[in-house]
Amino acid sequence: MVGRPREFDEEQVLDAAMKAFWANGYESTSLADLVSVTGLHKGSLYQAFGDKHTLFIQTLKRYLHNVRQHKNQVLESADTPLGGIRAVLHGFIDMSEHDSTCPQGCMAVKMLVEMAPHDPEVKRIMDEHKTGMQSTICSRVTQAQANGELGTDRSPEMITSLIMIFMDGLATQATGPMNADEAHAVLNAQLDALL
Amino acid sequence: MVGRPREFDEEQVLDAAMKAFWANGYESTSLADLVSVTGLHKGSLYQAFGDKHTLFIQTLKRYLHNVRQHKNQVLESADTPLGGIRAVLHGFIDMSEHDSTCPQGCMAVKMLVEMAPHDPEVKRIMDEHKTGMQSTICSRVTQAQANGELGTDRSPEMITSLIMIFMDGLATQATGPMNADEAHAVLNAQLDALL
DNA sequence: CTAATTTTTGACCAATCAGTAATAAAAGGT
DNA sequence: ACCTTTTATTACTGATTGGTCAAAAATTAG
Repeated sequence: MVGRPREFDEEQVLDAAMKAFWANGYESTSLADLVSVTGLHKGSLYQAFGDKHTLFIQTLKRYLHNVRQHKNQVLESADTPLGGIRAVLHGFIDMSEHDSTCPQGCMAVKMLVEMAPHDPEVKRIMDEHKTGMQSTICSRVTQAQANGELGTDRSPEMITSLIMIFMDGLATQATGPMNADEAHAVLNAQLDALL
Repeated sequence: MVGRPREFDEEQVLDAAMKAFWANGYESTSLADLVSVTGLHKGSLYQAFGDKHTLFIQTLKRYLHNVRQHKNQVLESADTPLGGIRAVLHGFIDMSEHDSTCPQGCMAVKMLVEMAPHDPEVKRIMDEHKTGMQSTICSRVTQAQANGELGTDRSPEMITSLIMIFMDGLATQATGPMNADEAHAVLNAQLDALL
């Protein structure tokens, strides 16, 4: 590598920017905020990550990647298809709880509400993510039905939809500091009613 | 009344501003946008409705008032407690569909996600609204259980929570033009699982 | 008709917005 | 040592932001 070496770690900068967007939303996060939380100067930000929107897209993709990574990790170590689904969903609740440096709620849901309606690129990214989550959950539900773990009175697609709507609703209500115990309780109640 | 008469209708102006905030969010709606959609000048807006935030609060309260009004109206003409709940929820889906001048999704959910985390006044208003909706639904569920319409295997509070989480989730997913038939179908499935 | 009151209008403001250009500094290649 | 390449830093832009102010216009009360 030729030229002056970078004085910052790209991943740390992306994490800092991600948390800023996550906490305040896209429009309410100014370049001054990003400069402040990342520690580097305006010019460096542009040279390394492009303009505000391009930087944001990178942080959003990073967030969704983390979510998928967590999901796959939990699913791998699950005994049964149904157990995997339960573990993933409860894991989502624990995620934000365990890292106190993370803002409240779900960045994906925030950006879905704030940006997807008028930002085609964000819409596309979120649609892709949703489709991926849907197919993962739906295949496990299908397995669980074939397995005998689960009754076949509801279609896998409908069960999947209801689960994802529930998770979005839960994230929407995570406005202030969330009560994790309560969240786990309502999740259990929903799954009991559904599965 | 002394002085020059107003040349605009307050309610029309509030409706126009409400739809602008509803469609674009608070931060993304500029004073220039508000001037454009209301038709009146900057100074008139300030003189009549106060600053941007004050005007926004008025439109939010107006929206929530409309929601409550619709809810009470539907509940009045319901035969049974359970029928009332079903009608109200299906009515929420139809509301946005029937008025094509209204933006997609639910303004309350949008503002809950965008503003409640850092705006105490919005948070307070939304908390109040949520409490009111909860108690209305919960009392009907309690009636339905006493009635025999509904089993007592789940507490009214838990049923109410699951219903409200579901509705928030549904609104969250209403990013683009929603398929009302599909929405009614998932709502029916959720209620079948729950009630 | 005049004075008081309210609304309308357009000009104006400081602050902030995202973004850029030029220069300085730090490394590697030859 | 010297040139090339990349990064860091500073100063600067034009546009837009929310908000203000004073004067003109329109009405009623006396």
